[in-house]
Amino acid sequence: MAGRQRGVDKRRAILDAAAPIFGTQGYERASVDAIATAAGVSKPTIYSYFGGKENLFRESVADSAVEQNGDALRVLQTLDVSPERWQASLFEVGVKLVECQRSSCSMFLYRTIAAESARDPEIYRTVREKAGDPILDALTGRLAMLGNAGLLQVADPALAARQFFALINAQIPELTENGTRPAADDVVRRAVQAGVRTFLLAHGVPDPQPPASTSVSQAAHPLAS
Amino acid sequence: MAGRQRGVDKRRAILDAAAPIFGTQGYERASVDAIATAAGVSKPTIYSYFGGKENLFRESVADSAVEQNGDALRVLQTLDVSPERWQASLFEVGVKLVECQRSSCSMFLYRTIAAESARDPEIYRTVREKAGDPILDALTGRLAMLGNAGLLQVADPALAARQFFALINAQIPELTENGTRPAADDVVRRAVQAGVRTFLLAHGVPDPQPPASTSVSQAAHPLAS
Amino acid sequence: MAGRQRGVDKRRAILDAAAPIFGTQGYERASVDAIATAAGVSKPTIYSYFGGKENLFRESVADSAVEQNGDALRVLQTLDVSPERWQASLFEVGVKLVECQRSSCSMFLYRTIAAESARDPEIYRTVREKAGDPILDALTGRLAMLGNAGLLQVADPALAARQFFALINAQIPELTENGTRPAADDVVRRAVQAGVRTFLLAHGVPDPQPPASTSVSQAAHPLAS
Amino acid sequence: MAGRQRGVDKRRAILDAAAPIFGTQGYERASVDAIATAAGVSKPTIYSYFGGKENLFRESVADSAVEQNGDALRVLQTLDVSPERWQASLFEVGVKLVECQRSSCSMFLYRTIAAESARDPEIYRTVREKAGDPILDALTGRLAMLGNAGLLQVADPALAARQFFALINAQIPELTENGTRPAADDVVRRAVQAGVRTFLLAHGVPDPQPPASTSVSQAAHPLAS
DNA sequence: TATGAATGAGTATTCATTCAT
DNA sequence: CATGAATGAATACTCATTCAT
Repeated sequence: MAGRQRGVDKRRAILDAAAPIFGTQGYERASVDAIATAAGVSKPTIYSYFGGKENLFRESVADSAVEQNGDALRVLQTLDVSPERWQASLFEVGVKLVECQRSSCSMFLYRTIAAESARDPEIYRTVREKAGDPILDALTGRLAMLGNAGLLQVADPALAARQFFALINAQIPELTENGTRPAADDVVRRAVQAGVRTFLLAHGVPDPQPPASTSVSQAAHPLAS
Repeated sequence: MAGRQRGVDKRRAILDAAAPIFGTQGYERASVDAIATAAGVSKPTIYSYFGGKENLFRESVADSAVEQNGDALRVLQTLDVSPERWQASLFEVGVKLVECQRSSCSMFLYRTIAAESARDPEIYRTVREKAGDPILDALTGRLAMLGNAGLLQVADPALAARQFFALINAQIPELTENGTRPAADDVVRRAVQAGVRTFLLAHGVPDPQPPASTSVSQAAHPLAS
Repeated sequence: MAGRQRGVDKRRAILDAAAPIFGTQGYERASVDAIATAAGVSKPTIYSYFGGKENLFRESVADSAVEQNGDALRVLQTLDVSPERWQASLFEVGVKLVECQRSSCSMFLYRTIAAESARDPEIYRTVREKAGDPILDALTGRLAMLGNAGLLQVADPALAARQFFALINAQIPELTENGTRPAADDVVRRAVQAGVRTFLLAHGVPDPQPPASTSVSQAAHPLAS
Repeated sequence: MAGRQRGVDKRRAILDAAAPIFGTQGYERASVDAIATAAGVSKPTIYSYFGGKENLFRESVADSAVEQNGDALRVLQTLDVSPERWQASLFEVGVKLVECQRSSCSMFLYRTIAAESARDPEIYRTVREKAGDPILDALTGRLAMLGNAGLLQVADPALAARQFFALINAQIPELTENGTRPAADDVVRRAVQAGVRTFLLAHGVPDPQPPASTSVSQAAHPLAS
């Protein structure tokens, strides 16, 4: 009991230590030594749990993906599809999705996929399977409901889901300098709302307005400042 | 003179050799030895021209960025803003932009920025300055012209330009498994056209149609196959 | 009792597992883990029985030595010193001694002594004490009997015993490529008989002949083929 | 010129440092670091010259073999086959051959072959080709000359050569405790002479006597002391 | 200027050994 | 007594970088 408990704890400690190190330094630069130290275990323990650096990396990616998946799914469950609140809720969900994508765990995933999928294409598939597809599927379902309710003109909900993500993220990289610089929350919020607004315009909503009182048009172009 | 000429040649040879190696292997995995061999020079020559690996990397990124910039600008110059052809031309420009983003040189940039900008944020700024901003500015100008001509409802051309790029790329990563797998040209074409169509819908065009006879709606969802 | 019985069993299982692993892989390359797995016990059990790798090794060597000793002594006991049969018997004993030296257990000893005696000279002494000297003494006694019976001119039986072993092994390493390649039994047999024949010639037997009908002179030089 | 010269020097320095370390510690225990330090070069230099530990080992073995070969051939060239001196010369050559086999370089080879040929059978073949066979061939030729001159009854000179080596070495391992202990020169000398004497007795020489005045029979059994 | 040769620093990995259970 | 879990120490190997030529 205790033995197994301890084992589980160490496994978690290693994964928790590995994710930010891999995320900030990349696969090559990240050293097993550094991960072991950060996790408070010795190097051979890592090897006994994960077999090697490559496998530790894959399991770390998969672990981050499921965590990211859970966060995003929880956000999507808050989407209110009632005729009165669905627009305001969609704005809020967009903002929250981007927020949870900007979490360190998620930035780790984003960078990692881009950087290492050339070396190991399996990684992209893993992440899509564990995090990408479930989230897209969930959003696809919600958009289909809105379409069926006649609130949204959505011929292809799966395509719409992908475009929704593309639009809410359209300005994020330049606002955060690709995740290397923190950005003010309200700046990000307005950038996301601009994306949601365009999404709604493209799907038959005449003049969508974000719920809060701040004007979208003023903040839509934050690079100008 | 001959000396300078030869020097220029070597510099170019090194940059030409470095880009694909950095692009496919990443900064850490790429060895200066391999680049020197591929360029047909010796290692100290690289050091005398570029000072070190880090700087060679930066100059390689900047070099790729200007090349990428030139390609995209040439594409944008083909955009026909005449009332009769602007829609079809926008569809074509979208397809061509994605094509030139999928070139190996550009994939190199994309991966590199994602992978290494945490380590060296300067890289992101360099690429945006040399490639990102000029392209966005050029597209912004064209969209403003279409707006002024009353063809497109575009309140914020700079925002519209960013959203245009986001939409035409919305499905590309999953179609190409993040650039690791070749995708059929017509599949990519339809995915891009779906993005352009949404862009036009959001900006006041009632029922935009891609120029070729292939139906967008059928192919808008290529993952289903 | 049961406890002690089980303990003895485990001790034997460990020794039986250790000998071939040490013999084929050498002291350094052999891992305690591999021996524990092969013996069906856990690593700490090995430490509790033998204290450490070095001591396990010594005990394994000593164990193999006594086994080897028993085999060789049994062979020597079959030496017939009767005036009618002693020659044929000596040929047969030579062949059997080489056969039992070529057993895997013995090859292990041979390699081990050569390889590790520089690191731990105690090993050579152990093996000589447990296996070498008893065998030489036994052969010395037999040769002395033959000398006393006037069948063999042997001024120094102890020296003769050593030379007997040297001669029957003279060609074995090259025939078996130092034990790494199996050699046909009859080829080995003729090589050994050539050694016995020279031994007999040196000790006053005019024209010794091996018992079987195969001609020694034809096969004395197997490398020529 | 100088560069190459230096290169040759370093190669030799590495080989000279490697042989005793491999010889005393064995392949596994010998560390590349130790060899580099002993040779006065850095580790990467060893890798650039030899590619890796395994290849350094093979080249070290081959190098020792050719050195050993040269020494032994020089000794064999001193063998006087004249009717007056051939017996005394054969005694002397036997002693000198054992002496050069007891050199550190040769002990290295002997241990190495025994220890590592199971892991890499190529090693045995290399040594036999570079050192064993040439020496045996040279001795075979000399013995054939003695046979043709009617001085020695040698039906099979190649076999005789192998038996000559076996007999002169018959007592050496126990005298030197397998090379781990120095032995007095005159003790070794008498042991070798005992082997030569037996060889001569077996090949038709009635009562061979070693050249020096020391009695062989007294010293033939040094283990008794 | 261009280079072959050399190196110091750093990494993944393995293994004998020891506790806590 | 037997063991799963953990570790400190050690090793082969690589690479960016720099001289001497």
